[in-house]
Amino acid sequence: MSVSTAKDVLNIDRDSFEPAYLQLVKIFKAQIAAGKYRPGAKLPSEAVICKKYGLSPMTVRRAINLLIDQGVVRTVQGSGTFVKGVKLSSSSFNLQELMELIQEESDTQVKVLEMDITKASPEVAERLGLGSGANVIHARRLLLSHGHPVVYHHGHLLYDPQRPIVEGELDVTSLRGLFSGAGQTDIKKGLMSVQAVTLGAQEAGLLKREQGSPAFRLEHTFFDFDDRPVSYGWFVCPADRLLFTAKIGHWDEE
Amino acid sequence: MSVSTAKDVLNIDRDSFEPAYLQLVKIFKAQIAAGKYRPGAKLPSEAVICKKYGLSPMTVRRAINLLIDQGVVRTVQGSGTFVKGVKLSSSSFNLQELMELIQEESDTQVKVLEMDITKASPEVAERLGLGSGANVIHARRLLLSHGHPVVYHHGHLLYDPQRPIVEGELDVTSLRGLFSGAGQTDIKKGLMSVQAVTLGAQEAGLLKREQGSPAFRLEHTFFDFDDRPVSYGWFVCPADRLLFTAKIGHWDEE
DNA sequence: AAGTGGTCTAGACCACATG
DNA sequence: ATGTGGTCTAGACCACTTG
Repeated sequence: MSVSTAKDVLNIDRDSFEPAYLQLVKIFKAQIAAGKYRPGAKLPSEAVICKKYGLSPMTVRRAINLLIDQGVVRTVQGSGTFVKGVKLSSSSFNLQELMELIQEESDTQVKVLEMDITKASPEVAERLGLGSGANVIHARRLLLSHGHPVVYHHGHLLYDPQRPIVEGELDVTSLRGLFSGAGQTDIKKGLMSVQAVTLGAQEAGLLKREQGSPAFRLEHTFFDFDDRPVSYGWFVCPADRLLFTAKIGHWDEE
Repeated sequence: MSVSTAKDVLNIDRDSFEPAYLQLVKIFKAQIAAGKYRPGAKLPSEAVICKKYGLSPMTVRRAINLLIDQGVVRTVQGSGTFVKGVKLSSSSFNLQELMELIQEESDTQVKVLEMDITKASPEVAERLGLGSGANVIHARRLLLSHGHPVVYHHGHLLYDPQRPIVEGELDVTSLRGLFSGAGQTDIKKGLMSVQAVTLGAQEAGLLKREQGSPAFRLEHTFFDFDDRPVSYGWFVCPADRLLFTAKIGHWDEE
């Protein structure tokens, strides 16, 4: 009908394998990244979007909900949908980098330094909710990548004679098992924390770094479905082997 | 019809202020946390859920999508919905803790140690995409909480005479502005990284810690809507003042 | 009163898996 | 062939804000 003039309006491809709501998300993210909608700006109303792209309200709503989850926009009932600004506090980091260090199938190996059943130290007993003097499985491992030490792991696993150790539970402290997490049916939840530390003499020796050099310490506690702590330990990784990164704000692709 | 025997089935309260799909999410999370559905177990089919709770397919789907987003379940088309196991790699940390350090309205103040326009060092010029020798706004700040130093910030802001500095842009390097991030309309995106470091002599002095003691270093780069870097800098926070934590797996409440 | 976001329905159709 | 997840429709009704 009209001459096909240059339009900046992207459209939904109904024949695409990609769902309409995802296409719509992409369209808005692209337009925001391009500066068409700046932080604080108001997006078209849902009714307008429906008409413009020929979609039903539910589909549009789903796209907007995704944008909200991704921190891209904010909605105010009765008022509109607005582009969010950049907030430092919204940045989140994950263990992807550490995982890749360990998961690299290429040339990584786990060296068991120590593995035995000992009496729990007061701190470990506290963490595992045991009386001091109770027995725990104690493990110290070194993870090597291409022959170089990368991660040191120190772990304590609940040892209860009435509660036979199944292979699955041992996987909890097995480095690869935990990260790939194939199918942990006995573990309900876990608590992790990241600290900045300096290497002690022993750790420095194992990791082949200077004593006092910086490192990350990743503490972990795991619980079973009775909410009993069953595993407590920590990873130590030299600072030069690990970096946590996060993207915030409006990126074209992610 | 039948006697009201004890049923473990929670139901949807249609008169609640809480949307049905959120109630459904809570029901499943509670049941999973209670061990009714273990990792790997299959949830009832969507059709069954619809009948059981008297909801339409879209509402049930929405609840399941939320569970997927939260990493609670996994769906396999044509097969079913399954409870996910615990995976270390899924833990994610955010800057909430650091934010609370800074945002505490109670008794925090920012002490400007240095603020001037200088020639960019080679590294800063590189980061900001400038020729070496270009002018940048250079700022060093110390954040005090209850009179004690907590965070040291070192920042560099693009200085372009043709591009007058508006108040909004200065907020980018203003600590509080960035974290609360009221309404940054000029910043499109940012890149953050967390490193473990040891304090140098100067930093140690400012933060009142021993030289060589561990600390977190949070590097940041911000970009405008032309994808030009406009701000580069870093925060340094002693390790004993900051802890990143993450919960993984199935928690009752979050 | 009009506009906007928010929830929900009761189906439809499709793609995939084999309970 | 049946059951399952996945998408989408074309409305409805409600709560909220004030364009």
